[in-house]
Amino acid sequence: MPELPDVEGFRKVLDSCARGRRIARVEVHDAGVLRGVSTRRLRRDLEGRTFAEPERHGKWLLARTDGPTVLLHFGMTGGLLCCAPEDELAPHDRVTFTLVGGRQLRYRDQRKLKGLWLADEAAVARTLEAQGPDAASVGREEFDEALARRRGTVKSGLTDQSVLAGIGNLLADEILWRSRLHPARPARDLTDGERRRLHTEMRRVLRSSMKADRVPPRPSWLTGHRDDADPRCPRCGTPLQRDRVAGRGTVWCPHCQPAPS
DNA sequence: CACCATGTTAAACG
DNA sequence: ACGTTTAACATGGT
Repeated sequence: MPELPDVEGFRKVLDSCARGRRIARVEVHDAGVLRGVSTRRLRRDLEGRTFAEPERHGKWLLARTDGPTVLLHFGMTGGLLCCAPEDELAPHDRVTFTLVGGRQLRYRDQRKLKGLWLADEAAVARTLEAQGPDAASVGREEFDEALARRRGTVKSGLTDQSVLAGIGNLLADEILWRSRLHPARPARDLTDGERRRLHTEMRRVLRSSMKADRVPPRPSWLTGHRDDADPRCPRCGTPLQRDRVAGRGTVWCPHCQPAPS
């Protein structure tokens, strides 16, 4: 699930569930999600701390406290939930933070592709340095600059987190479809008008997706038809094409998004 | 059993 | 040397 809108949803969960609350107890049910930190140190450094206002950059969630910061990345299957401590533990609940006042924050993840880091300010800065500007707030000049000097396809540029942070595979296809751009177009070849369209559509898609806390699989969106038996373009009815672009499964409309020459 | 999946990244490539 | 693409990661569904 997690692309920018999903992680923004997790930020809201963290904010409403834990902000201003003290951590009574940290439990690691599967240490496979801990990155560069032991269960012992996670507990020692966090128990007794109070969660502050959380931040998000791209697909990274920063759970700040009055001590160190927990960096969370959700891979393809992770999530953050606010539960009651007595709620039964789900099979993929990997780490739980029991808060003073009767709530429990849970990091749940099936595949364990990513996980949790414990970071001081310097480590937070190092992580964010490797990220491009946040896709939800990037201005048009910065967006243009990031894409125009890319050599590869426009899709690989959109989904490269060091170029632009937050866009994943589903979002990229949706944005390209709305912008009427073929995913395999070389990023450098886009005209100013095309790049402008891309930026506008990106912001538009992100705004609606963040409202839904996910990329909504609406019938009028490309995303709503990825898994159809006979997928057709919601705009013109042309059968959608599916292939590998930038190493990922990619869906586009061959009529609305003409192939590069 | 083979192949697919919304994540990143080390290694391979040109 | 450098940027881009591929293979690998852990796990489950089709």
